[in-house]
Amino acid sequence: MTEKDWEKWVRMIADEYDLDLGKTNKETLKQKKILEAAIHIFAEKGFSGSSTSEIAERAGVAEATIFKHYRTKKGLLLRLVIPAIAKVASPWITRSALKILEQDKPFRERVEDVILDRVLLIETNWKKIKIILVESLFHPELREAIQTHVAKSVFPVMSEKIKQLQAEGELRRDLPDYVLLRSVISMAIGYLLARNVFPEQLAQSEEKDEISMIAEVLLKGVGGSHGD
Amino acid sequence: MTEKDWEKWVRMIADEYDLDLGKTNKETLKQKKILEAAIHIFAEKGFSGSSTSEIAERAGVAEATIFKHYRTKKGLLLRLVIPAIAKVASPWITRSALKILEQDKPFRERVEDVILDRVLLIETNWKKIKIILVESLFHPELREAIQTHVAKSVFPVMSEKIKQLQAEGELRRDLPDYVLLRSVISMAIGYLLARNVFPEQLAQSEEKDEISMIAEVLLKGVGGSHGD
Amino acid sequence: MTEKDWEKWVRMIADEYDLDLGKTNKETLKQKKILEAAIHIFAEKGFSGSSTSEIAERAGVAEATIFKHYRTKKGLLLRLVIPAIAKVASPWITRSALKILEQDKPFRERVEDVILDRVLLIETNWKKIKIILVESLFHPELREAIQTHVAKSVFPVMSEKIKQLQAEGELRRDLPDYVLLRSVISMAIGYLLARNVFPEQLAQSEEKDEISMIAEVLLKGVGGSHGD
Amino acid sequence: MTEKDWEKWVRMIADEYDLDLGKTNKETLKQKKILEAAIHIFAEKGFSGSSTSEIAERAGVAEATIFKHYRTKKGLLLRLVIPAIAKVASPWITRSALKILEQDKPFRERVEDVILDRVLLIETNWKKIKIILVESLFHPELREAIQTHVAKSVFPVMSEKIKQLQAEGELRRDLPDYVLLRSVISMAIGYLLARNVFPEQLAQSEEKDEISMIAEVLLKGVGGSHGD
DNA sequence: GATGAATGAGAGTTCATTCAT
DNA sequence: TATGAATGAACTCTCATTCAT
Repeated sequence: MTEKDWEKWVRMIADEYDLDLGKTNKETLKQKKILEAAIHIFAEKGFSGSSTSEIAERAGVAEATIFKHYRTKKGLLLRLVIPAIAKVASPWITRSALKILEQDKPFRERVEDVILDRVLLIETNWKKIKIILVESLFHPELREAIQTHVAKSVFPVMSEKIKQLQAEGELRRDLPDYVLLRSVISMAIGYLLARNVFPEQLAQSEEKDEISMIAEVLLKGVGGSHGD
Repeated sequence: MTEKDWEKWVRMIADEYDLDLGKTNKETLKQKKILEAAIHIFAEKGFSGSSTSEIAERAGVAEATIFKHYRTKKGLLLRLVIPAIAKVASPWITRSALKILEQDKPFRERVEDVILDRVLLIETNWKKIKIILVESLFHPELREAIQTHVAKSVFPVMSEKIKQLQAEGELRRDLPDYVLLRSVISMAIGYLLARNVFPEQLAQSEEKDEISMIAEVLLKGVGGSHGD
Repeated sequence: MTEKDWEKWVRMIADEYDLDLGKTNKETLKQKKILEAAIHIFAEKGFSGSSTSEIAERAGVAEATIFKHYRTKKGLLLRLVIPAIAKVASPWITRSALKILEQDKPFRERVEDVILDRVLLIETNWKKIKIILVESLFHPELREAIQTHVAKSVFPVMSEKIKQLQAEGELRRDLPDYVLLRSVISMAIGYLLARNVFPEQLAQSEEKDEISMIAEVLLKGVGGSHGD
Repeated sequence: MTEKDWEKWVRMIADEYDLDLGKTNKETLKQKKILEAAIHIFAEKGFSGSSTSEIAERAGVAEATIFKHYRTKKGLLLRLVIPAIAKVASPWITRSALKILEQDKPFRERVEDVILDRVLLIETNWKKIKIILVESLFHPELREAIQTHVAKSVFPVMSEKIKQLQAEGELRRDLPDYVLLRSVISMAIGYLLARNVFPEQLAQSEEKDEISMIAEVLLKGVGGSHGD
């Protein structure tokens, strides 16, 4: 991929991957503003640390309007978060990763593409995903939604793909599928979290190179010549 | 390591690794109860979601007592969290990982031991670490404390060790130290989070085996024969 | 009166005595539903304890519809209550009591008939009368409406009748008319309230017998032979 | 009883009959002020129509103070009302009526004394009793408290006394005890309510005379000579 | 050192009501 | 006529915190 192609592709995916809300909806302008404000503030201060009055102010609506539409503060949270979970785990989103893996390229490049793809997906929706990650620790409903959607819709699809790749000799056969899948996800999220906690440390290196290294570690491991 | 040795060792480390507070303990019984209650409730509901009255009730003290000792709610959080960060990042704790790496064993076994060691460290202090991870997203002071301690006290030590292992041929030399370190940590935390979100899925497999597989992936990667 | 006559008569009066609204009915179906819902909810929770949203929900209309028709919540209350007061106190309703007293029967039977007649009138409209009684304690307008209608339209008529009965020797002449009237009303309402607060205690006895006893006490008093 | 004795007695009873709260209690000054304010405002506007902020203001305390002591608004209501119910129905209060009936006087005078005694009891605690009467229509707990206390502690005692008076020939034997008891209570409460709804009408007559007439009606009935 | 009482500020939520459609 | 959207004001209640004891 040339430098230019790369950038075009990145932009395209970023657009396409907005886990948005407003596709099928009759939501008013005010409702959209409320949701946008809520995402921003929940992400910044956490659910409990945010106040509905602040959200209302940022959205430019009366506080009562929030409650007319979402009944409770928690209702607003769920309205934000459950559709996002559903979308991340939707076949449509999952399939886009599969498609990349089915392209006619060296496996190594396909792995890089998939990682980048997921990293972009997460970055595009970083606020929402931050909310999901944090609040799922405190709200069992969210945990359940994640389990239901991810475990029952993402995992089976990916598991099958992994087994196929194992059969093709692209992935090792001596480790169970869930370990392989977990390894990819761990490395991707670990990378993103590191960037968040130590922002200046990673600012200098190119994202493309970082992803390339992640793929390298994933495929070949960290072991040196001595271990052979 | 025999089965028996393993268990003994696990118990020993678990004891030793309690990031506890009460070492320099001038702390009264009531203070200990307050800290214990706060850890429990902060971990369960998050800092903002917890109320001092609930903490007081669980600790069996009057609400005012909390403020006598810690001045503010946030003071209580910091009193819990800063020493824990300091301790995790303390030379003493870091060095214990180094010691394991310096033992006279095959590298592969040493890696397994280190991972298990860190996993146990995290498990032993899971509530506190959960608080640290979550609240560091919302309180810059905490982020700074982590950066200061980890980046300036853990990273240099580990970095040096990694370079030494690269020189010895145990680790690859074509990747920067921080990538290697991040890879280990990502895999460990990814494993623990997965256990948290999908508890029943991992309940069946032995922790020892899981860690063995993590080490395997780390050292050799997930790539199959085809990639060679 | 035979058992059969009695039952027929009771049914007839109950129909006839519905203090209803919908006589001059230009009222739409929705308006009727609103009024019905309001009566139910005001009686159940009191005026202040009821919310327009609950009334709207029960009536199956939008909240705004209530305000289109009755301008304010209090307007709705008054629309319910003032016509009911007017009707209870209307010459038509008052006269029906007089008519009973003018029938050609022993006085004792006529008294029983009148008490039963009023008890039925109250029972038929129990919800509305509950609202009137309770809310008149808190809304001076209602108190005034009652005073105006009852004192100026019921009392004079009844007073005259009482004086006539005193002249005829059916009622004692040594007590003022208002004491006699109050006594009848007190006994009737006392009976109904007792039935409300201690429902199971009075469930067993026949209403006809209870009224007969009330008439007996009213006419002859509770004093025993010793007092003569 | 001379005019002077009468007044002295009235004053004495009024003091003695305060259904008060603060006998056994460590209630703070502020708590007493809250209770007093609540009684006033609940009586004036009804429970639902009163706001805690208004109560706080009248009591001269912060709103939060109310909730520290009574947890909820309803808790405050119950704290006011349940002890009052218990006290009205206490053996001590009931027995004072019995004592009057056992005095060595003509029965007629004893009846007048008892009625006056109860009327004073109710007047002294009119606000609380108004609250009890009104709110018991909307809060089942209150209804239950009344049933429990009155039905199980007042009624049996009075019932026995009534039977004794029937045996002595002071009260008629051909009517059940509950009818006789209800008659007395109906007449007393009817008198008080009438005074409330038509205040100016009764302002002119002396209370002593009114009660004398109530006793007369109760004992001899309203029937005239013709009915004999 | 510990607490019960008290509170100002603000939380989430409900209220009756208005208005454009 | 009827309503969905919107809201300012008020609501009950909780918050972290202070202070006299």
